[in-house]
Amino acid sequence: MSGNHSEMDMTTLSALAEPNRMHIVELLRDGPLTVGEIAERLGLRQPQASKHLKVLSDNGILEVRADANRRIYKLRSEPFQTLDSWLKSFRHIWEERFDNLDQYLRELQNKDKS
Amino acid sequence: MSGNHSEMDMTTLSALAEPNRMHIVELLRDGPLTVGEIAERLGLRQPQASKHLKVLSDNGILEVRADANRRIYKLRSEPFQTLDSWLKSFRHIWEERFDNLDQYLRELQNKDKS
DNA sequence: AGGGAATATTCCTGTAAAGGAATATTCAAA
DNA sequence: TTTGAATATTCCTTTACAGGAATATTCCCT
Repeated sequence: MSGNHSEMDMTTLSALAEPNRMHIVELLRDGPLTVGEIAERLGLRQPQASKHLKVLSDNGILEVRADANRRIYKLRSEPFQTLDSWLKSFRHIWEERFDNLDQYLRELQNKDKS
Repeated sequence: MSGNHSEMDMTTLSALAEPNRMHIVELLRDGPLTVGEIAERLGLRQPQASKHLKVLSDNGILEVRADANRRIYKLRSEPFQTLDSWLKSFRHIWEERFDNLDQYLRELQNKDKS
């Protein structure tokens, strides 16, 4: 059992790596919204909004609550927490003592002798 | 001048949202590596490795240093810092006092009367 | 029961991007 | 200056996916 870093789900990232979905997520940062409201504020047609919301839901980024006719979407915290803890494993990068490229170069030279 | 959240670049996310590139990034977390080493450890053919590395570099996620024949790739910290500060704007989600769905429902009902 | 919101789903089409294979480039060393 | 190692680039093919338009579904209201 070795280096046990937090697992970062790629599908979470691909879900977010689409402009409209990113916008949706940033919209919902300020609170839950209806499909119609989302579509309106983003200048999307309702079907496209629904499709994007489905992708986000399927990836656990959003959750839905039914209110009669409407569906209220809101952010789930779990994927963000996961992303956050994944990011933590990179913090050492900008806390220097990482950039000893020169040492790595020396190692490379040594390997050459084999 | 309004809600000035840190700008999250979508292209950073799409670059990371590809399994091989994600693996490359996680490999480089432990220090800089050569194209050949990366290809070998990931079971990629060299051309594919180079292509993925190019995407990552073009997006500012990696930087290259030439050492004669070889190219040494290492992580850049900036995109991770950006991602981190973008994430911060979501922290309030899992610090509760966010989930007042019921209040939102009441607001919806009121709007119905117009 | 019927009509009209609000939302979801389906089908189609175009396009971006990943992999494979071959080839081009760059460099060191003899 | 040729050879071989390390890397980059090109071309081709296939596939995933986003948008558009139309339609299906679900629900409330009268």
